[in-house]
Amino acid sequence: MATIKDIARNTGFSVSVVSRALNNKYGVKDETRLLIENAAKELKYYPHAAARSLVTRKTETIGVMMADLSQPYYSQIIKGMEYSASQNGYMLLFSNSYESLEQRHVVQKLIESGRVDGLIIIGSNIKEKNFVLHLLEREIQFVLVERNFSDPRVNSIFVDNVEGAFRAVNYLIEKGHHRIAHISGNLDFQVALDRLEGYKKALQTAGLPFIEELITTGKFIWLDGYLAMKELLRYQPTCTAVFAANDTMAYGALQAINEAGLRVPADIAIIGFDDLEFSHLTSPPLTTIHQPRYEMGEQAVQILVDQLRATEHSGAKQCFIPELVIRKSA
Amino acid sequence: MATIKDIARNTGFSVSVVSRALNNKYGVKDETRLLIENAAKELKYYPHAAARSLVTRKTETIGVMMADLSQPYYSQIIKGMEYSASQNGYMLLFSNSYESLEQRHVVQKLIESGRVDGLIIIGSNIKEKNFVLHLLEREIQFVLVERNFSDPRVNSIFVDNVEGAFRAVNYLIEKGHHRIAHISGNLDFQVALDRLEGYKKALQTAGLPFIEELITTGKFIWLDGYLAMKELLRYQPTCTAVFAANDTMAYGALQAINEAGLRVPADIAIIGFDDLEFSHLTSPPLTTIHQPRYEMGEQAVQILVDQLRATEHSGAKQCFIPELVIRKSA
DNA sequence: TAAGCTATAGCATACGTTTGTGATGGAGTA
DNA sequence: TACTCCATCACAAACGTATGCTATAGCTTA
Repeated sequence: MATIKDIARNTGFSVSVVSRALNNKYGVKDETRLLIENAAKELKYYPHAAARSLVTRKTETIGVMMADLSQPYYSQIIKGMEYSASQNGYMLLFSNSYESLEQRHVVQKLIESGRVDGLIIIGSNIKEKNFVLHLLEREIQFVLVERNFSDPRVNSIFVDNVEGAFRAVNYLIEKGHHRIAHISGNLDFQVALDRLEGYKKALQTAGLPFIEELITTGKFIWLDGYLAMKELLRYQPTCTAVFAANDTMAYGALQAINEAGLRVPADIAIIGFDDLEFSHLTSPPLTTIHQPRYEMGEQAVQILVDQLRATEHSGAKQCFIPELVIRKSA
Repeated sequence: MATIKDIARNTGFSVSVVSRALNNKYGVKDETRLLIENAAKELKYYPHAAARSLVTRKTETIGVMMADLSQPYYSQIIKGMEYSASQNGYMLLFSNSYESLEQRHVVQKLIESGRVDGLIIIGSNIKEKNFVLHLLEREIQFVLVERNFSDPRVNSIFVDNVEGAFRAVNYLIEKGHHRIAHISGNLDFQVALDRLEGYKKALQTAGLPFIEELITTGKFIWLDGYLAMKELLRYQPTCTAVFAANDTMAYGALQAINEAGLRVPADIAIIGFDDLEFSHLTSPPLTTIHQPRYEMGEQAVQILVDQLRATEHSGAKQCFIPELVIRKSA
């Protein structure tokens, strides 16, 4: 592999001139710059990333920490990050097995060893407030995705879950439903609490009563949606509509309704949350709340890159408003 | 951040001793090694990756090139790679926007700049044989996933698609079906050709005739499965079973069958290929051919790591046998 | 006791790049 | 002519680590 030294030898200039020429710095004649660029092309020269980052203290790489890279929910976020990263000349380094390792261990591996310039942390499963404070204290650049962290110094990107849930339930109310059930998510998570709150708010705004029995709780997984729906169907008089806290549970509910011999949306309408790719494909196609996941990924990288390039750092908060996607299930 | 020099100063030893101590090399007394290790812990020392890789010429990082990281099909492969990588002390660097860039451009960015030690290339969309030969010529370490490349020097990991298709169709035959349709994939791809071949082979083995009209072709996407099924339903007498070349098209076919007022599997049985996560969730749950994607990802990393550590390089071929997963659609 | 050996530690160099500073020449000005 | 000034380039140090070679001390052996 050709180094900058080879170019220097070939062109007769010194190493420093070559470096400045290739980096478009001042102090090198246009003619020699051209000569050097040609020689670089000729020799198929590519700057050695490690050598460069050793002196510049930059890696042009962003570390991404997330619980489970394989969940379909994250795919669009990743795509958005990839796009924005490549636009900005950055690469993405995904943390290995974030689940099994201590968070701090991952941070060490990525940050302390100088492999990445900053961090994007995705997922509300990051419960420990201390961890975030630890990052702040160490002056590590990072942005939180899918989580609103109140400290003004931290960058966070999230969706207005209250508003999303409100829109979902409000749509059902507009369609004439009075008895609307809610399959909520794990209430240890802010996401679930917010969506429950939006649900309540919509009922209240419409002057409908909040009925305790119409609330069941799952852990965002298919089986819980299925079981929750079965339970709801036992309760009489039953609901005419269901708002599930995410699409995956909505799929489960759909299945339970089908098995009960009822039809969607004729007998029971259902709305999910997330707008997964598969939600087109359920029968009937699922009406749901769309989260702009691609844009969230894009923004996460953009904010981080801006911050890495800036001199002073101010926490940026970006709140997206989720939108109702009307399909056939409600 | 503490460097090796700080440890040297603190302990009174020279830099070289510290380096050797921390890397468990010979020639340092146990007592001083302990002293040094303690000092390292005290100072929260982490070796600077760039500095190290500048001299060792290793990055402990593997580059991953794939068409679209967000396709659900790939998620398990990624998970498998992640696991194996972390077990081996390697990290994964995903190539940015592989779609939009020239392959060679990506390789340059990853390999020539010394960011990664080797490459994993996933997806059969990599048509250019020349590209692979180019990698060989440059003596770049890589492994192909989802593709069998005949050259004995290249590592490749793939599934026996002929066998998988054979098993699927054979199962349908065992169930008493005689008129079995096939929704094939894009025949420019080896995968599609192989699955078609397996289909034919099963018919032949059972002594059933090959009926041209029962073959339709799609491009592995939902809509094509849907349209293909509509077309198949127009043909009379119609089929009693369908083997789709992948799950996504099977989903489409499922939808078309539903819309036609027919039932699965009572009126028409259907089998897919891939065993995507969602295939549990269709109604009825999709019988399909399982590809050991997680294991394939694991193996890809393992083979590459072995090769990176070895001195001589021999191409490894690993063929997985896909298995039938019986659910409710056939 | 002297020579030789071994274990341990230090010295110096190298990896490839960036960048501050100094040197050189020619053009411009008085 | 003599001076300044600027454009262009070279020199050298630095980033943090690994490693071949050398030096030293203590020990063994003859």
